[in-house]
Amino acid sequence: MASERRIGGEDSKSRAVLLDAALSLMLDEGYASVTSRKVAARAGLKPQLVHYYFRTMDDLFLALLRRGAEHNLERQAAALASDQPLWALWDFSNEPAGTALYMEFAALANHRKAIRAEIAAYAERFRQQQLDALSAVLAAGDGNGDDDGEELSPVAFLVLMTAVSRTVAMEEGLGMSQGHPEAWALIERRLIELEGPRR
Amino acid sequence: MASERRIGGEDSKSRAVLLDAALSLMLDEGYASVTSRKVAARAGLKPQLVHYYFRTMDDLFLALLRRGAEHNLERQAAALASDQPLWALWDFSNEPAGTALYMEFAALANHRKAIRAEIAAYAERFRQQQLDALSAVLAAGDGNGDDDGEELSPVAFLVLMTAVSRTVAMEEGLGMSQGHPEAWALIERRLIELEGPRR
DNA sequence: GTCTATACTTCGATAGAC
DNA sequence: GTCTATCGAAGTATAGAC
Repeated sequence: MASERRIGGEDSKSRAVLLDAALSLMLDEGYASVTSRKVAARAGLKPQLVHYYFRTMDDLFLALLRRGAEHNLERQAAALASDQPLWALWDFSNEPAGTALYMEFAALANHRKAIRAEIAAYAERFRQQQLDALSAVLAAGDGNGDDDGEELSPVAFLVLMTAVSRTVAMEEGLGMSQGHPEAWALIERRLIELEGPRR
Repeated sequence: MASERRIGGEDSKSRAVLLDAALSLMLDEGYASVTSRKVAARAGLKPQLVHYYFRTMDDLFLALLRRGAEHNLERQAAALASDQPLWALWDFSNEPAGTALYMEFAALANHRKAIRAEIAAYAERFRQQQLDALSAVLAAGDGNGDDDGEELSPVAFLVLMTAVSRTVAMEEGLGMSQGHPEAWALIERRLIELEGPRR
């Protein structure tokens, strides 16, 4: 009884349009505004199509998460493969839309248990990808100096980069700016030490 | 016509019970679960009472924000007045419930414009209170050393503390832990430099 | 100060025709 | 693949009795 329902194909154009609409709604008004009716309206389609392609709203959120995460894992990999991986990663982390989306999904995870596990798994993959690349960089360009290997481990620096870019993005969304340039400069000084000035 | 409606007094017991229910709902299930029906159910009262005391849900969120923020401004002030203000501030920032609540309100601000301004104003007050205390500490215990006055300004350190505690709390909520001890240790090393070991 | 009754809106979801 | 029609549940909010 449960599985007789039809479901739309993954390569349908309308399906993609619905996902795009959901994405922009989420960024503009937050996840709570991502309802079948509003998504359909923004997509120029009928609300029932949302359920045809995704069955439940949880399915829609999961599809949106997966599409975005996979895409961004590729983008992050490309950044980490550039000639200045850390600078590229820093720029990547500082995309405002990326942080905003992450925050929405993190808030969503609070009351959509089905989605929480998926977000956590992707977050681990992003961090692991970063860590692998950073270790490679440090292994290659090592022996250049002072005793700060103890002072700032690779993982700690990674957490710091993430923490600063997210916090700054968030606070700036609230109109705050105190201390941001200073914290920013702190990270970038370290980037210069590790990878030289930005080219 | 708009203002004839009655409204409940601020010192009513039911009002406080409703706010408590809203708070725990927000922490347990996220802001989207804070509806008049659910709040009333958790408080053991009728849904209509929510509207009697707060008129609109926006009013309820504002009341909740103000009550919590005022309370925590006092708690932060007390921490900053202790004999190890920075360590006390660090402990205060690392209360998991505080961070979780802040994140929920920040997400809420995304699509409740009336609330955004209020959150921003409070966030500025918290930061300013911290900054004043930190400046005092640095002015008092100065001249102790190296050239790192340029390396890590007071505001930058403040942003760093906030960023790390929030990010760690958030990621731990997702079950992540990689790099957290290292980032933590980084902050605490600095705290020791500034204020000596924790007593 | 609290309750009943109620209006109206939006939501998620399904059945079945085209 | 898309439409009409339709449900029942949940949401915000108000009026008025007690």
